[in-house]
Amino acid sequence: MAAALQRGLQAEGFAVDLAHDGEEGLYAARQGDYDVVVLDIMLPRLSGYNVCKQLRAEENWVPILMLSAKDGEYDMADGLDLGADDYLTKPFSYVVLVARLRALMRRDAGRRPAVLVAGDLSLDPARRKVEREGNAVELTPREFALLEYLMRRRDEVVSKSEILEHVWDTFDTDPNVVEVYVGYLRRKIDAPFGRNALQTVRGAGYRLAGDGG
Amino acid sequence: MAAALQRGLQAEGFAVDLAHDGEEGLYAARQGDYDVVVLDIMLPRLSGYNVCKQLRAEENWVPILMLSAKDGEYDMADGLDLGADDYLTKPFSYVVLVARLRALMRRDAGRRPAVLVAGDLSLDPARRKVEREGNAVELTPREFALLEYLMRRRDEVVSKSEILEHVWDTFDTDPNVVEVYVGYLRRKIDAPFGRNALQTVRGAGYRLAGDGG
DNA sequence: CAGTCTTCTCAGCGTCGTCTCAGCGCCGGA
DNA sequence: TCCGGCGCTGAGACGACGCTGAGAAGACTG
Repeated sequence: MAAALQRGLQAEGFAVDLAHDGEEGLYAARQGDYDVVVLDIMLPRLSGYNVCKQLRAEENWVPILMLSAKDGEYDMADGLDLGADDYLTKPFSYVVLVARLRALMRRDAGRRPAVLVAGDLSLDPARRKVEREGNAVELTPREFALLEYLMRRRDEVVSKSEILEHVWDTFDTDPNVVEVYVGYLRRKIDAPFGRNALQTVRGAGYRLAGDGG
Repeated sequence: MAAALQRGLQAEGFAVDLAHDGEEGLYAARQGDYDVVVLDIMLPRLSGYNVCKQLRAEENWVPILMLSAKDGEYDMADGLDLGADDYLTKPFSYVVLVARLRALMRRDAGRRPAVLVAGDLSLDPARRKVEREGNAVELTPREFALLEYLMRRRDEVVSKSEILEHVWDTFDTDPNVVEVYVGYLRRKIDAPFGRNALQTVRGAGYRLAGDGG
């Protein structure tokens, strides 16, 4: 059934990764930046319940749609209380499944506008373009990834280890590399415009000012 | 039925506002900062479909759970495509309704970590920002950690050894360092505003007044 | 294969935060 | 009223933190 779903969803234009048991699925959900997870309760090795529970315990809020053969209402309630965002009982209609997936993704898309903005600083992830005061700014891939991450978390203080984990995808690298790249970014998006969007919070990390500095 | 739901949800601890037709509901949803909206499709004056559509058109992303007497699957798909976050068909189980409301609210809460408040003093752990009377206050990491701990235990008397254990992560340090840092904090969040939130309880420890002093 | 761009390391330096210490004042008890 | 202990504070030493320029190594391009 999973393979059939994968084919159907791919035909609709979704990019689909398939995991064959709970542990594989958990691993994939941790790694990939998915728009939505479809999770069957009956899985080998690790049940869907536990995958969901584990992800939420790790503060991973990726939207989850649970599938189950059980149809008692308390099972549904349990699934939702574990942190699933929606629940479908087998046999389910394919049309409903797709509509709910779209709803889950749109919900997230509503919160994540296509172009990230902070004052007069804007970044378009799809087009890989950054502008300040309407002027295009050229960034290297690493600089771009760093700025994108900071802009997605604008106004929050982000620690160097969080940055290393999400932008460099490592955790035991010398944090100095972050300082170096923050320096590069400042010379490109702040200094030429006399601004101060990239703020240092000594002992805590960095914050990108939501108003662009 | 709406009144019955209101009583039931209030019994569960929710604060519930009730609107008797679509226009009234739309007006309320625009004004209030609701955690979630329960929306019946069949409403006098303005249908639930249109309320939902209108809210989304105004970029209002409050979570919406739709209720309907219709049970064709295409209706459900339509509702979700209009921007609702979930959909329930009458007759529905009360248990399921509550579980889904909780899921919708939890989802949103996960994205917005709590802000600690004590009177006109507020501390935002994620943004690492402290404000008094609306003025931003700059704190060093140690000062911030100390204030955060005291605010999490507002109105309690906290001993110096507890503070050392949780803020300094040691137990055999000279407690004088706590006195020093309480002094620093007072100069930043109390003295400039003529307040007294950080109270000394001689022989026992310190208490942060829940009303901000 | 040369030239350029990008990434990352390293060491030096200035600044800021942390903590210690000693003296003093205040509070409560006898 | 005197005394002892508790808490407060200013000064200062020390260390950690973050920034920067220089440059090496690797990747990409024509």
